[in-house]
Amino acid sequence: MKRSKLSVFLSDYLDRQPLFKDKLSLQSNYTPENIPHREEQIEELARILAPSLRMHKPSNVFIYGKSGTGKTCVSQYVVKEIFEACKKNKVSVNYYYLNCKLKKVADTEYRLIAQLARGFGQTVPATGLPTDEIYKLFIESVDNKKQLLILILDEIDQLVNKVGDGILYNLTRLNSELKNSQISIIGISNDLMFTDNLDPRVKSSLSEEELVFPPYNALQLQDILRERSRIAFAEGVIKEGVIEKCAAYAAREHGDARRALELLRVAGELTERSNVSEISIEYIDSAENKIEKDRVLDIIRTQPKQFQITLYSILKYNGNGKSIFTGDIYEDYLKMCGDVGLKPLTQRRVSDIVAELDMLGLINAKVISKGRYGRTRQISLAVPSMTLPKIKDILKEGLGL
DNA sequence: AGGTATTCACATGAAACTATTCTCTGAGTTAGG
DNA sequence: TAACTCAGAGAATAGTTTCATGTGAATACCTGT
Repeated sequence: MKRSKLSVFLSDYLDRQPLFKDKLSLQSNYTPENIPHREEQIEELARILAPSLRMHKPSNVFIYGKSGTGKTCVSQYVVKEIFEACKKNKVSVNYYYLNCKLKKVADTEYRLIAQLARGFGQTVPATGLPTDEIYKLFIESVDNKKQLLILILDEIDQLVNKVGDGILYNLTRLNSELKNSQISIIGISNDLMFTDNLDPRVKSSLSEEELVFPPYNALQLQDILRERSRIAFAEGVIKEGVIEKCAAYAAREHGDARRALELLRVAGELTERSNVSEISIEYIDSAENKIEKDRVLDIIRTQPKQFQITLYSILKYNGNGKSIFTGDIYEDYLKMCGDVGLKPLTQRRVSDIVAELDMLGLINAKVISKGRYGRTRQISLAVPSMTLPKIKDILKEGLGL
C-alpha cells in the first residue's frame, strides 16, 4: 500500500511544526532593514551621498571589502533611503543597481550600457549594434529630463579584469555628454588592490571618496545570525551553541556573513529533512560538507566537455601519489579525446583550462621549475576524496563513457 | 670549488581567426490601387 | 506605390589557434687554484 504510506508521510509532514518561519530571510539576496555593526559605514556613505538631496552631484564613491561584509547590502540600503527622501521632497533623483558579474547581462561594456539603457525604458538588442550607438541610446534616455542618477556597480573589479578600464573612463566622461542630468557612480569591489593598476585619470575621478568594509569578527557575526534567525526560524528550534559555531566557522573564512547565513540555512534544511525538531551543532558540520560538495559537483556538471575531459585525465593520475605535470595531462587528454570522439584542443588552450580549473578550486596547480627539465604546473586534486566516486560518475555521464 | 652559461618544458601574452547571433540597409519583389 | 522579403555588411561575443616571448633552476661547461 504505497499510497497510504505516502499520505501518512504527507500528513505527518503537515502535522509537524515547521522549523522555518521565513526562509527567505536567510537567502543571500534578502535585504534586512537592520544592518548590525555597519552603522559607521552607513553614516559615512549617507554623508557622501547627501548632496543629492539638494540636487547636487555627490562624489563618486569606491567601496572595498571582502565578500560577505555587507557592501552591497549597505549601499543598496542607503541609496534607497536617499531615493525615498528625495521622492518626498520632490527632488528628481534616480538610482540603478547593477551587478557586473552577471553572465550575459552586464559582463561586457556593451552589455553593461545596454542593461542601463533598458533600465530606463529603452529596448536594446542583445547584439548587432555598435557600442557607441548604445551609449547614445542610454544618454538619450537619461538626458530627457533633469535628474540625478546614482549608479551602483557591484563587482566592477571583475568587469575591468575582463574588458579593461576603458569602460570606466567612458563612464566618468559621460557627465560631460549629459546636458540635463548628472551621474554619480558607486563602485563596489571585492579586490582591495583593485585601483592600484587602474589608469590614474580613471582612478582619481572614480574614487573621489573611498570606503572600506572590514570583515566581521565572530561576535559580530553572532549578532547578525541571531537577528536573522529570529525572523527565519520558529521560536526555540535552535539549540545552544549553534549560532556560535556558525559564526566561528564563517569568521575563519574572512568573516563572510553570507557564508554564515548559508550555513545556518542549510543546517536548518538538513534538520528538517531528517525529521528532527531542533537544530543541533552536528548539523552544522554536515551542512558545511554539503555546501562544499554541492558546490563542487555543480561546477563540474556545468563545465564544458573539454574541461571535463581535462579533469578526468587529472583524476586518473591522482591515485598513485606521483606528481603530475601539464605534459602528462595533455598526453592523456589527447587519448581521451580520441575515445570520446572530440577534436582535441591545442596544448596552449589546455594549459589555460588547467589554470581555470585551479581558479575554480577543483585542483591545485602550482607553477614550478624542474630546472634542466623545464617549467610546468604541478597538479593535484583539491576536492575531498569522499566526493571522488561521485565526481567520476558525473564526468563519465557527461562524456558518455 | 665556484661561477657562468645552457637548456628544458612549458607558462604567459597578444593578436588573429572562427562561428554564431543579431541589426540595419537597400535592392528587388509583390500586391493592391 | 507602399509593403514585404531577403541577401549582404557590420557588430558583439565566446572560444580557440597561431605566433612570440618569457622563465626558474638543475645541469653542463669553464676557470683558476
